[in-house]
Amino acid sequence: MTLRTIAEVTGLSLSTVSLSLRGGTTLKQETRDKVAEAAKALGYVPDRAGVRLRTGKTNVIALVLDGAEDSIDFARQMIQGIGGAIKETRYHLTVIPEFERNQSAETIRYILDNRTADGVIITHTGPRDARVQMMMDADFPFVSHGRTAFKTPHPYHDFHSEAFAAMAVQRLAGKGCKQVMLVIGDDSTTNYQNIVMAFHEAAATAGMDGTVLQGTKGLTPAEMRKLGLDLASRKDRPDGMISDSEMRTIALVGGLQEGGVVFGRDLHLVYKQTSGILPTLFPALDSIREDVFAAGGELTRLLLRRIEGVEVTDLQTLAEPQPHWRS
Amino acid sequence: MTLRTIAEVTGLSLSTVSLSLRGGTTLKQETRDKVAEAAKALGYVPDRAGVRLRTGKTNVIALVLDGAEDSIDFARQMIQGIGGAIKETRYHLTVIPEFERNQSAETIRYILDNRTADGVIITHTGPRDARVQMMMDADFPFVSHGRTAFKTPHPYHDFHSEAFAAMAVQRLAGKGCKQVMLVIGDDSTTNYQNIVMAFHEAAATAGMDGTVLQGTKGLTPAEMRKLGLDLASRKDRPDGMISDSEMRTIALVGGLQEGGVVFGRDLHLVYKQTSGILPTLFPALDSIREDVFAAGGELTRLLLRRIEGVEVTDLQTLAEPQPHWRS
DNA sequence: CACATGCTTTGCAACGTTGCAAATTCTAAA
DNA sequence: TTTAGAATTTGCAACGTTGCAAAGCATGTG
Repeated sequence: MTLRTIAEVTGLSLSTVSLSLRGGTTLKQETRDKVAEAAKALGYVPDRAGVRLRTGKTNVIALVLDGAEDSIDFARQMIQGIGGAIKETRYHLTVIPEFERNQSAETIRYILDNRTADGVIITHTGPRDARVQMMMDADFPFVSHGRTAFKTPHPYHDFHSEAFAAMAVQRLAGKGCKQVMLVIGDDSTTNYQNIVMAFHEAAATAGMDGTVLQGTKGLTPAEMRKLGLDLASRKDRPDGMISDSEMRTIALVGGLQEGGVVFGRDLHLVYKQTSGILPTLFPALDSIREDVFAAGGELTRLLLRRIEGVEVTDLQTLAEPQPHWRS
Repeated sequence: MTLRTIAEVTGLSLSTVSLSLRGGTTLKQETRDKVAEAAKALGYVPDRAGVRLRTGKTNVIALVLDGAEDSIDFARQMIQGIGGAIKETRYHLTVIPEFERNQSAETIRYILDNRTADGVIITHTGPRDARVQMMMDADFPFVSHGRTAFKTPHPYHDFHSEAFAAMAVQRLAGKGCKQVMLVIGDDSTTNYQNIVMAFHEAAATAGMDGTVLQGTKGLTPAEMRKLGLDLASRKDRPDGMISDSEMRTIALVGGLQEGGVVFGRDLHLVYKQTSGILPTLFPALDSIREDVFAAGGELTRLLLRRIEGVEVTDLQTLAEPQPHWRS
């Protein structure tokens, strides 16, 4: 089934058929109908290789998939979200798994050099993310899950981390907490900075003592659990905690509980949640949700609009945190 | 950077350069060296659209990603596994998220009709999987994560579910259990059948009373938790349980514990684990691991060999379950 | 009836690659 | 020095698509 087939069937020329299928307005309505009809009857779908060769358009968007496992089920939801948004479009999704963060520049370089996609979605964005820099320099369409510190604007969709931190602190304040601790992991992301900043600000505003538990980035779940256990027996243990990673939350809660801490009595916790697993697991704990599925969809819509040439400044959105307070 | 560039630089013809790059043995060694050198210097990479148009080869493999969330982190690990295996090859990975199982035939039909990939990986395979049937009929390269009941052989890589069930039952027998219950979900997969069968067999051999908890497929985590809670207070409650889904395990354990059940005393449990989260969460519980990352790699290797024309019967492998016994 | 005019349609080239048939160059025997 | 035969290289067409310049075709005007 090629254009030629349709041309033969309709008795029109290749050019006419091609033009018609792309909605050539100079064509007679009758002709356009005839072509459309034949195309439908034959189930014609343009050959991607032909289009790509001729136009340079790949009709592909690429997702650079970070290997982080902090957010449970992140990959699946992100991909499903993207999938939902490209359904009914002619775009395909290629996924490029990233094994090490420091290789990610190579990945982008490859895409840029070989024009292997029309646009890229990246996640776990850093304040001065090298990938963002590269793609901005090349004027290549992309969108980041996460903001950056660059002065030049670029498309992004981000979880409103500052709102998350503020919300969590206020919730803890409402529970009567005096001393709150923020447990946070990946310090290479902008997200990290935003949360820490907003946390301190909110804690100060609420008149609470706020500390940040640093250096949890490379910890294994077992080590994290141990950390929770140790924390349980410390006399200066905080009475409120905020955790932004599901993996860490699971381990931490496990350790704290093993150490005898009873949540809701000795300690209040608010964690960031993306997967639906933790609420099942800890039905009594407060959480704030980021909808990764929705994020995938939004990122895709932004990217497609960017590819179509929409102004960058119109392509920056934030997702509001969704609190799930228990009791 | 196209073949033409290299041709101009080396002073050779397009044909010669093309031939040389594909290792034409009729060429003079000197010529081949010259071309190889120029190609490297210029960083030449064949244009995918050109190759695809001319040869029909897409150099793409497609993963049909099932929406199931039973196995936590399944998607990420599978994709990373595939990614590891296609690294250093010229293959790209496109992911096609599946929203509803009954649409999956359409997905395959689309790939088949439009030759949008050179091979397909499917997961959550059923005994008479329509997708498998279609691809076999079309003689299209694919590999399934999971076996089928078809008489015609096809490439697959599968978790050895029978061994899993037997292993789990034996472990429970060793713990002195008399009455074992299998909690299992997705009854549309071959896996389901295999586990149930092997479970009954192993239970009979061990002289235990074995029951299967059916109909847990569509249950929400909350309902599953409730089920665990109810089970906890039943007088005919089993003293050994086997669970094959992480999501279900989490909910079930939560419910049982809430109902006062103490694992290791009132009840022994062996669950199937793929993600590393559950061991963190339940450090005292026995589990048996399926390495999804490795499965992704193996599936890919099988598929690539299939694409290269290797005999189907040489492309069927099983992964041995990895027991993680505690205490 | 010749001829602008505007409306439709079409031929051609090109995108980068490969495979084949044919051309060119080389080697060594006559 | 020829020349058969082998060794090496090359021109050409085709894969499916699109954009442009140009051609064809009615229609109405002088």
